[in-house]
Amino acid sequence: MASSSGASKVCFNSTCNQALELPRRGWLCRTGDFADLCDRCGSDFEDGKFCDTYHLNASGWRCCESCGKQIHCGCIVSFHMFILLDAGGIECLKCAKTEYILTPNPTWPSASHFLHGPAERINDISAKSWRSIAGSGPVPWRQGPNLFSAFKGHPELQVTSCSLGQSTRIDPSERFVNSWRPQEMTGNKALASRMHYDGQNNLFNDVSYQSFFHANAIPLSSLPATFVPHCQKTETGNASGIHVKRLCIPPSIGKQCSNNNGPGPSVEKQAHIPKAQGETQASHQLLPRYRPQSIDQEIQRLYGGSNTTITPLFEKVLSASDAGKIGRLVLPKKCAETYLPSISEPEGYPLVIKDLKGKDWVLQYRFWPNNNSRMYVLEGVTPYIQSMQLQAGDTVTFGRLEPEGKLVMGFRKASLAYPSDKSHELTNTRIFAHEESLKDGNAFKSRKSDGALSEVDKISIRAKRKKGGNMNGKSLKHKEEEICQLSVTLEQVQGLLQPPLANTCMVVLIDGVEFEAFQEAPIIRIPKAFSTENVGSLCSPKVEPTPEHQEHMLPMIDHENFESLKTMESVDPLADLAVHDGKASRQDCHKPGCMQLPNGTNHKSTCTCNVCLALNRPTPPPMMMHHDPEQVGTSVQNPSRSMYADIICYTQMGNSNKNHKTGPARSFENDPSRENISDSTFKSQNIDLNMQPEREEESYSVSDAMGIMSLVQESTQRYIKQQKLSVNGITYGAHKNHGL
DNA sequence: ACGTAGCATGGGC
DNA sequence: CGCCCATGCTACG
Repeated sequence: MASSSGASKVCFNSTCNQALELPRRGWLCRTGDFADLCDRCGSDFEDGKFCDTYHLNASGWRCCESCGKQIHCGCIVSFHMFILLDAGGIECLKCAKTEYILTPNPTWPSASHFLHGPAERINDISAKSWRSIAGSGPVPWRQGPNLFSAFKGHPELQVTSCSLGQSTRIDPSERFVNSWRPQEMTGNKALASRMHYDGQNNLFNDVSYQSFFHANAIPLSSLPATFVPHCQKTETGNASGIHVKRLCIPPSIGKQCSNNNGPGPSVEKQAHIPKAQGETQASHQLLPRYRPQSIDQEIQRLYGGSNTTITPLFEKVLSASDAGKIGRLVLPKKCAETYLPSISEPEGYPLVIKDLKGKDWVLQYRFWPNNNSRMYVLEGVTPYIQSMQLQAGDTVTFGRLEPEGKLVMGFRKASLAYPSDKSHELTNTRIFAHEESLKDGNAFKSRKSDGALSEVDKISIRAKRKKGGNMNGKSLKHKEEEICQLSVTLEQVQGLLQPPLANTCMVVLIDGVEFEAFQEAPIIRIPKAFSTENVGSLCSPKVEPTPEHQEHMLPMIDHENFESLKTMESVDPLADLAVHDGKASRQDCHKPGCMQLPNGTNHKSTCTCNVCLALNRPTPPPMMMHHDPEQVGTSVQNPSRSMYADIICYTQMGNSNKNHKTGPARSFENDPSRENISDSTFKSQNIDLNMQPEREEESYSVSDAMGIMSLVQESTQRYIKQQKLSVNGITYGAHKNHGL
């Protein structure tokens, strides 16, 4: 262990051991502490002569491949002074800097960040094999092999994070991570690992390295050049054939990127992620509908305050198939080939992707041969889709978390979007609160934010056509208007609802959970936080919403740009179209013959699902969770069919999870909120509908889910009180039976 | 009978 | 016209 500062310490140099009065900071130890050195040793270290002076007789010296300078590679002291070349050998930092424009090694990770145990056998990999992993060609960048979770063959190493290659930046403040090399392809799986020395002749494998990255938030830009996108390969020949020596990037790209990674990025920076030139180019090569639009805003908000930024990569509007229970998300080929690792085998590899909450999801990234081409799919997305309550028409966004470089997956509800994002063709399905309409208590007015049919609409119409349906004589324009919707999360809705005035309540017990069913639709409160009137207060220091608050605010609604709030009966028109037509997939039905829509409606009279059985009626009334009588005044209700569907889902978990097949996707989240839920105001909960009783550590039980909802509701009320919002707020009457 | 995996098909761009 | 991709189809467990 490195010594901590203190007069009683002695010099960390074992050959010196001089008592320290004013210790000088030496190298960074694995503990994260710096070695305390005496003045002389400290000077030697700072001069880069420490190993030359004290370790001359030690083993582990190697020569820089470029300049021939000898470096004590087997020593932690010199750890930051060299890089491991992909082709073998080392290069001193000076040469590396010249060629890579790289910076020294990062902070040494704490020993606790390493996985202990036998290091995996290191195998060399041919340049060909490696290139098959790293990919080649004019792609923005390629992910490093550690993107691939190695857990399949190494269950003990399952907790991995994926790191993505990214543009190297020219930023002297960044540090360089030692080089790495891919591991041998084992079977069909690329168990590629970066290896690095710990300075003590130990090699750490990929997983350790990922922990290393994760723990230290090392800019991925500091990755060896083989990770670097927009790379221009420099190949050097040798006796065994061509191998990749290194990849270089145009400095201009690095410069651009460097703007994006300064310490403590400003809010502006977070909100406007500058892209590397090549990425921008690649992005423009994508079809418009796949171009990333707003993941930055969304995630920046969630990751705000940290040094983390997001580089949007691509996005996709979920089709009915994508959002169905098959659990396969078809990836646009171009996007997959551009932004995801190249795969040579159809079975592909598991990818670890973080969601917006930092939860890791392992999805199988693979392809199907198709007409001499490929169809790229992400398998096992159902838990994620369900957890995020995504439906057809919603948009899944992919981005890269920087500086960690992890692949992140966000989403955007089709019904809610950023007003600032008007340029995107999806915007015409977006909802903006129309303050005046709310104030007046008028029914919501639908107003398209732009003229063109949205991609969602197009897809929905396409889906409808494909299914042989018609538009029921409605014009597209009419359909557009129908598509206007308000879809909010369960928690959000919970916080906005009050019992209906005619409070005829029937308490229904479903799977041990009490629900209140009302004959009349509940009343929706409009928190002032969503009106322009309160915009200032929302953003004012006085009532600055915490990130947790913001998480559960109606997402995507930019309070600076409220224009209108559109609503229609249909909660998810695309899902309606896609599933309502009945043929989307039989797997979309939770029970045979029961066409449960994502919005919870349309159960057949013969439906035998729990909810229908419990209520003994084909169309259940609006329900709300049963609350403590003391909370009636601030109770929340379920106003929407969407929420009702949620409850159905939650309710059914108790039965369904028993037989639920474990999908490829798994969450590795150790959700601290499980312990601190009572303390976490507005702590967002990803309720994994794929939960299984035998995997309690990874998922919530039904009661947990309900408890969470209650807690969220309480938190909502607390938040509203904090915001000095009227509990009654502005209400508006619901029409029909669905509350909206 | 049902769920799933993989391939085939065909509409749309 | 060729490719992409949504989803239909079917063999299989």
